[in-house]
Amino acid sequence: MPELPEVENLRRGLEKKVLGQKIKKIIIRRAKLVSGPGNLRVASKKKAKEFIRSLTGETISRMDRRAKNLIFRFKSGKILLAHLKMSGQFIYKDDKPFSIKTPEGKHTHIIFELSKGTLFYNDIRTFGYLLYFPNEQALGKAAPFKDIGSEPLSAEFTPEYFCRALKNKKTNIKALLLGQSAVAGLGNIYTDEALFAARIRPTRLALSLKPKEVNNLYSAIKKILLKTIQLGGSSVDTYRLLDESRGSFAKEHKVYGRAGEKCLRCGSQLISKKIAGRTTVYCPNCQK
DNA sequence: AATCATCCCTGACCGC
DNA sequence: TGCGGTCAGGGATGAT
Repeated sequence: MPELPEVENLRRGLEKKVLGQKIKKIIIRRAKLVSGPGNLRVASKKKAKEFIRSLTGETISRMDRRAKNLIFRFKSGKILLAHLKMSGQFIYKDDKPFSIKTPEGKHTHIIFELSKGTLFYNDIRTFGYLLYFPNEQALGKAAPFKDIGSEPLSAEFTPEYFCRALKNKKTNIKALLLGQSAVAGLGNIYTDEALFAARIRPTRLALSLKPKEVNNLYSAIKKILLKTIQLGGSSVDTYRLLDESRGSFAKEHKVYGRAGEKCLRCGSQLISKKIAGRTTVYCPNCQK
Protein backbone atom coordinates (compact mmCIF):
# COMPACT_ATOMS: atom_id res chain seq x y z
CA MET A 1 0.00 0.00 0.00
CA PRO A 2 1.34 3.42 -0.78
CA GLU A 3 2.95 5.17 2.14
CA LEU A 4 5.13 8.27 2.26
CA PRO A 5 7.95 6.99 -0.01
CA GLU A 6 5.55 5.69 -2.63
CA VAL A 7 3.45 8.85 -2.69
CA GLU A 8 6.60 10.97 -2.81
CA ASN A 9 7.86 9.05 -5.84
CA LEU A 10 4.54 9.51 -7.51
CA ARG A 11 4.66 13.22 -6.75
CA ARG A 12 8.06 13.50 -8.39
CA GLY A 13 6.85 11.60 -11.42
CA LEU A 14 3.82 13.83 -11.76
CA GLU A 15 5.96 16.91 -11.32
CA LYS A 16 7.97 15.87 -14.38
CA LYS A 17 5.00 14.88 -16.48
CA VAL A 18 1.96 17.03 -15.80
CA LEU A 19 3.26 20.36 -14.55
CA GLY A 20 2.10 23.19 -16.81
CA GLN A 21 -0.53 21.03 -18.49
CA LYS A 22 -4.13 22.04 -18.71
CA ILE A 23 -7.07 19.76 -17.91
CA LYS A 24 -9.06 19.54 -21.14
CA LYS A 25 -11.63 17.02 -20.08
CA ILE A 26 -12.53 14.89 -17.06
CA ILE A 27 -14.37 11.59 -17.27
CA ILE A 28 -15.77 10.16 -14.04
CA ARG A 29 -16.81 6.55 -14.26
CA ARG A 30 -17.44 6.12 -10.56
CA ALA A 31 -18.86 9.16 -8.84
CA LYS A 32 -18.32 7.74 -5.37
CA LEU A 33 -14.59 8.44 -5.58
CA VAL A 34 -14.83 12.18 -5.96
CA SER A 35 -16.02 14.81 -3.55
CA GLY A 36 -15.33 18.32 -2.41
CA PRO A 37 -15.32 20.31 0.83
CA GLY A 38 -17.45 18.86 3.61
CA ASN A 39 -18.18 15.31 4.68
CA LEU A 40 -16.06 12.87 2.68
CA ARG A 41 -18.63 10.15 2.88
CA VAL A 42 -21.19 12.24 1.13
CA ALA A 43 -20.29 11.75 -2.50
CA SER A 44 -22.89 12.09 -5.18
CA LYS A 45 -23.48 12.61 -8.86
CA LYS A 46 -24.01 16.26 -8.06
CA LYS A 47 -20.57 16.45 -6.48
CA ALA A 48 -19.09 14.69 -9.49
CA LYS A 49 -20.58 17.33 -11.79
CA GLU A 50 -19.25 20.04 -9.54
CA PHE A 51 -15.83 18.35 -9.58
CA ILE A 52 -15.77 18.40 -13.36
CA ARG A 53 -17.02 21.96 -13.63
CA SER A 54 -14.58 23.14 -11.02
CA LEU A 55 -11.40 21.64 -12.50
CA THR A 56 -11.89 21.54 -16.25
CA GLY A 57 -9.73 24.20 -17.91
CA GLU A 58 -7.39 24.50 -14.93
CA THR A 59 -3.61 24.52 -15.40
CA ILE A 60 -1.48 22.46 -13.01
CA SER A 61 1.11 24.72 -11.45
CA ARG A 62 2.55 22.71 -8.57
CA MET A 63 2.66 19.16 -7.17
CA ASP A 64 2.87 18.76 -3.40
CA ARG A 65 2.61 15.96 -0.90
CA ARG A 66 1.44 16.09 2.70
CA ALA A 67 1.56 12.78 4.60
CA LYS A 68 0.12 10.33 2.07
CA ASN A 69 -1.96 12.96 0.30
CA LEU A 70 -1.05 14.08 -3.20
CA ILE A 71 -1.88 17.70 -3.87
CA PHE A 72 -2.32 19.20 -7.31
CA ARG A 73 -2.27 22.99 -7.21
CA PHE A 74 -3.64 25.04 -10.07
CA LYS A 75 -2.76 28.49 -11.37
CA SER A 76 -6.10 29.84 -10.22
CA GLY A 77 -5.47 28.73 -6.63
CA LYS A 78 -7.83 25.79 -6.81
CA ILE A 79 -6.64 22.49 -5.35
CA LEU A 80 -7.12 18.79 -6.06
CA LEU A 81 -6.28 16.39 -3.25
CA ALA A 82 -5.85 12.68 -3.95
CA HIS A 83 -5.48 9.86 -1.45
CA LEU A 84 -4.65 6.42 -2.88
CA LYS A 85 -5.49 4.52 0.30
CA MET A 86 -4.92 0.80 -0.33
CA SER A 87 -4.93 0.34 -4.05
CA GLY A 88 -5.09 3.66 -5.87
CA GLN A 89 -2.82 4.27 -8.85
CA PHE A 90 -2.04 7.24 -11.05
CA ILE A 91 -0.84 6.19 -14.49
CA TYR A 92 0.26 8.72 -17.08
CA LYS A 93 0.47 8.16 -20.84
CA ASP A 94 2.05 10.58 -23.29
CA ASP A 95 -0.88 10.10 -25.65
CA LYS A 96 -4.39 11.27 -26.10
CA PRO A 97 -7.12 8.86 -24.99
CA PHE A 98 -8.16 8.04 -28.56
CA SER A 99 -4.63 6.98 -29.52
CA ILE A 100 -4.11 4.69 -26.53
CA LYS A 101 -4.89 1.09 -27.37
CA THR A 102 -6.35 0.10 -24.01
CA PRO A 103 -7.15 3.41 -22.35
CA GLU A 104 -9.37 2.01 -19.66
CA GLY A 105 -9.10 -0.98 -17.42
CA LYS A 106 -11.81 -2.51 -15.33
CA HIS A 107 -10.60 -0.41 -12.42
CA THR A 108 -10.06 2.90 -14.15
CA HIS A 109 -12.46 5.27 -12.43
CA ILE A 110 -11.33 8.76 -13.35
CA ILE A 111 -9.65 9.96 -16.55
CA PHE A 112 -8.06 13.38 -17.02
CA GLU A 113 -7.41 14.36 -20.58
CA LEU A 114 -4.57 16.89 -20.42
CA SER A 115 -3.15 19.18 -23.09
CA LYS A 116 -0.34 16.74 -23.96
CA GLY A 117 -1.27 13.40 -22.43
CA THR A 118 -3.70 11.43 -20.30
CA LEU A 119 -3.78 10.75 -16.58
CA PHE A 120 -5.69 7.74 -15.28
CA TYR A 121 -6.82 7.09 -11.73
CA ASN A 122 -7.22 3.35 -11.12
CA ASP A 123 -8.32 1.78 -7.87
CA ILE A 124 -9.24 -1.85 -7.26
CA ARG A 125 -10.64 -1.55 -3.76
CA THR A 126 -11.95 1.98 -4.25
CA PHE A 127 -10.94 3.20 -0.81
CA GLY A 128 -9.14 6.14 -2.36
CA TYR A 129 -10.66 9.50 -3.21
CA LEU A 130 -10.13 12.71 -5.15
CA LEU A 131 -11.32 15.95 -3.59
CA TYR A 132 -11.42 19.46 -5.00
CA PHE A 133 -11.12 22.64 -2.99
CA PRO A 134 -11.66 26.21 -4.13
CA ASN A 135 -8.68 27.51 -2.15
CA GLU A 136 -6.03 26.89 0.51
CA GLN A 137 -8.34 27.81 3.34
CA ALA A 138 -10.91 25.19 2.38
CA LEU A 139 -8.15 22.58 2.14
CA GLY A 140 -6.88 23.46 5.60
CA LYS A 141 -10.27 22.76 7.13
CA ALA A 142 -10.64 19.39 5.39
CA ALA A 143 -10.55 16.21 7.45
CA PRO A 144 -7.48 14.71 5.73
CA PHE A 145 -5.51 17.81 6.64
CA LYS A 146 -6.44 18.35 10.23
CA ASP A 147 -4.25 16.90 12.97
CA ILE A 148 -1.37 15.75 10.79
CA GLY A 149 2.04 15.74 12.47
CA SER A 150 5.37 16.91 11.11
CA GLU A 151 6.78 15.59 7.86
CA PRO A 152 9.50 13.18 9.01
CA LEU A 153 11.93 14.39 6.35
CA SER A 154 11.45 18.08 7.05
CA ALA A 155 13.57 20.32 9.27
CA GLU A 156 10.58 20.60 11.58
CA PHE A 157 10.93 16.94 12.54
CA THR A 158 13.58 17.13 15.24
CA PRO A 159 14.38 14.69 18.07
CA GLU A 160 12.80 17.22 20.43
CA TYR A 161 9.61 17.34 18.39
CA PHE A 162 9.40 13.55 18.29
CA CYS A 163 10.01 13.30 22.01
CA ARG A 164 7.19 15.74 22.70
CA ALA A 165 4.87 13.88 20.33
CA LEU A 166 5.33 10.66 22.34
CA LYS A 167 5.21 12.26 25.77
CA ASN A 168 2.37 11.12 28.01
CA LYS A 169 0.74 9.14 25.20
CA LYS A 170 -0.94 6.11 26.71
CA THR A 171 -1.44 4.39 23.39
CA ASN A 172 0.95 1.78 22.05
CA ILE A 173 3.75 2.98 19.83
CA LYS A 174 2.48 1.15 16.76
CA ALA A 175 -0.95 2.81 16.93
CA LEU A 176 0.67 6.17 17.57
CA LEU A 177 2.92 5.94 14.51
CA LEU A 178 0.05 4.77 12.31
CA GLY A 179 -2.15 7.59 13.56
CA GLN A 180 -0.49 10.38 11.48
CA SER A 181 -0.83 12.96 14.25
CA ALA A 182 2.68 12.42 15.62
CA VAL A 183 4.50 11.71 12.36
CA ALA A 184 3.04 12.16 8.88
CA GLY A 185 3.07 9.46 6.23
CA LEU A 186 3.94 6.21 8.00
CA GLY A 187 1.80 3.15 7.29
CA ASN A 188 1.91 -0.49 8.26
CA ILE A 189 5.09 -1.43 6.39
CA TYR A 190 7.43 1.33 7.51
CA THR A 191 6.08 1.38 11.05
CA ASP A 192 7.01 -2.28 11.47
CA GLU A 193 10.35 -1.79 9.75
CA ALA A 194 11.24 1.23 11.88
CA LEU A 195 10.27 -0.49 15.13
CA PHE A 196 12.39 -3.49 14.15
CA ALA A 197 15.38 -1.31 13.31
CA ALA A 198 15.02 0.46 16.67
CA ARG A 199 14.53 -2.87 18.51
CA ILE A 200 11.28 -1.70 20.06
CA ARG A 201 8.29 -3.97 20.56
CA PRO A 202 5.20 -2.54 18.84
CA THR A 203 3.01 -3.15 21.88
CA ARG A 204 5.04 -0.81 24.10
CA LEU A 205 3.15 2.23 25.32
CA ALA A 206 4.57 5.41 23.80
CA LEU A 207 5.14 6.97 27.21
CA SER A 208 7.25 3.99 28.29
CA LEU A 209 10.01 4.57 25.73
CA LYS A 210 13.34 5.62 27.19
CA PRO A 211 15.11 8.67 25.69
CA LYS A 212 17.62 6.38 23.99
CA GLU A 213 14.83 4.35 22.40
CA VAL A 214 13.03 7.47 21.24
CA ASN A 215 16.26 8.58 19.58
CA ASN A 216 16.79 5.21 17.92
CA LEU A 217 13.25 5.21 16.58
CA TYR A 218 13.62 8.77 15.35
CA SER A 219 16.75 7.86 13.40
CA ALA A 220 15.27 4.61 12.09
CA ILE A 221 12.21 6.38 10.66
CA LYS A 222 14.31 8.91 8.78
CA LYS A 223 16.82 6.38 7.52
CA ILE A 224 14.22 3.92 6.24
CA LEU A 225 12.11 6.56 4.53
CA LEU A 226 15.11 8.14 2.81
CA LYS A 227 16.41 4.81 1.58
CA THR A 228 13.02 3.71 0.33
CA ILE A 229 12.39 6.92 -1.58
CA GLN A 230 15.70 6.38 -3.37
CA LEU A 231 14.67 2.85 -4.34
CA GLY A 232 11.34 3.97 -5.75
CA GLY A 233 9.20 2.60 -2.93
CA SER A 234 7.91 -0.89 -2.17
CA SER A 235 5.63 -2.57 -4.63
CA VAL A 236 3.55 -4.77 -2.44
CA ASP A 237 0.07 -5.37 -3.72
CA THR A 238 -0.99 -2.97 -6.47
CA TYR A 239 1.35 -0.02 -5.99
CA ARG A 240 2.87 1.27 -9.22
CA LEU A 241 4.90 4.29 -10.21
CA LEU A 242 3.46 6.72 -12.71
CA ASP A 243 4.76 4.68 -15.64
CA GLU A 244 3.42 1.42 -14.17
CA SER A 245 6.86 0.21 -12.98
CA ARG A 246 7.43 -1.15 -9.48
CA GLY A 247 9.73 0.10 -6.74
CA SER A 248 12.34 -2.23 -5.32
CA PHE A 249 12.29 -1.73 -1.56
CA ALA A 250 10.09 -4.80 -1.04
CA LYS A 251 13.25 -6.90 -1.26
CA GLU A 252 14.61 -5.01 1.71
CA HIS A 253 11.79 -5.64 4.16
CA LYS A 254 13.16 -7.13 7.35
CA VAL A 255 9.86 -7.93 9.08
CA TYR A 256 6.87 -6.89 6.97
CA GLY A 257 5.40 -9.96 5.28
CA ARG A 258 7.91 -12.26 7.01
CA ALA A 259 5.83 -13.71 9.87
CA GLY A 260 7.00 -17.20 10.78
CA GLU A 261 10.39 -16.67 9.15
CA LYS A 262 13.64 -16.15 10.97
CA CYS A 263 14.70 -12.80 12.37
CA LEU A 264 17.57 -11.52 10.24
CA ARG A 265 19.25 -10.18 13.36
CA CYS A 266 18.97 -12.99 15.93
CA GLY A 267 17.43 -15.97 14.15
CA SER A 268 14.32 -16.23 16.33
CA GLN A 269 10.98 -16.85 14.68
CA LEU A 270 9.14 -13.64 13.83
CA ILE A 271 5.60 -13.48 15.13
CA SER A 272 2.46 -11.83 13.83
CA LYS A 273 -0.09 -10.10 16.01
CA LYS A 274 -2.99 -7.73 15.44
CA ILE A 275 -2.16 -4.37 16.93
CA ALA A 276 -4.25 -1.27 16.35
CA GLY A 277 -6.32 -3.33 13.92
CA ARG A 278 -3.30 -4.08 11.71
CA THR A 279 -1.24 -7.18 11.18
CA THR A 280 2.03 -6.48 12.94
CA VAL A 281 5.18 -8.54 12.57
CA TYR A 282 8.05 -8.35 15.03
CA CYS A 283 10.81 -10.32 16.67
CA PRO A 284 9.80 -11.45 20.16
CA ASN A 285 13.44 -11.85 21.11
CA CYS A 286 15.28 -8.75 20.02
CA GLN A 287 12.49 -6.18 20.05
CA LYS A 288 12.13 -5.33 23.71
C1' DA B 1 -9.37 15.37 24.95
C1' DA B 2 -8.13 10.86 24.14
C1' DT B 3 -9.02 6.42 22.67
C1' DC B 4 -11.57 2.84 20.44
C1' DA B 5 -14.84 0.28 17.03
C1' DT B 6 -16.94 0.28 12.72
C1' DC B 7 -17.13 0.61 7.97
C1' DC B 8 -15.95 1.15 3.09
C1' DC B 9 -14.31 -2.60 -1.17
C1' DT B 10 -12.31 -6.22 -4.21
C1' DG B 11 -9.26 -9.98 -5.11
C1' DA B 12 -6.69 -13.80 -3.35
C1' DC B 13 -6.84 -17.76 -0.98
C1' DC B 14 -8.74 -21.90 1.37
C1' DG B 15 -11.68 -25.86 2.43
C1' DC B 16 -15.30 -28.54 0.86
C1' DT C 1 -15.36 -26.17 -11.07
C1' DG C 2 -17.82 -23.42 -8.01
C1' DC C 3 -19.17 -21.51 -3.82
C1' DG C 4 -19.04 -19.43 0.60
C1' DG C 5 -16.10 -17.72 4.14
C1' DT C 6 -12.05 -15.13 5.63
C1' DC C 7 -8.54 -11.85 5.30
C1' DA C 8 -5.96 -7.57 3.92
C1' DG C 9 -5.91 -2.49 5.23
C1' DG C 10 -6.06 3.87 5.90
C1' DG C 11 -8.38 6.65 8.17
C1' DA C 12 -13.03 9.33 8.52
C1' DT C 13 -16.53 9.04 11.46
C1' DG C 14 -19.22 8.41 15.48
C1' DA C 15 -19.38 6.43 20.13
C1' DT C 16 -17.53 6.18 24.71
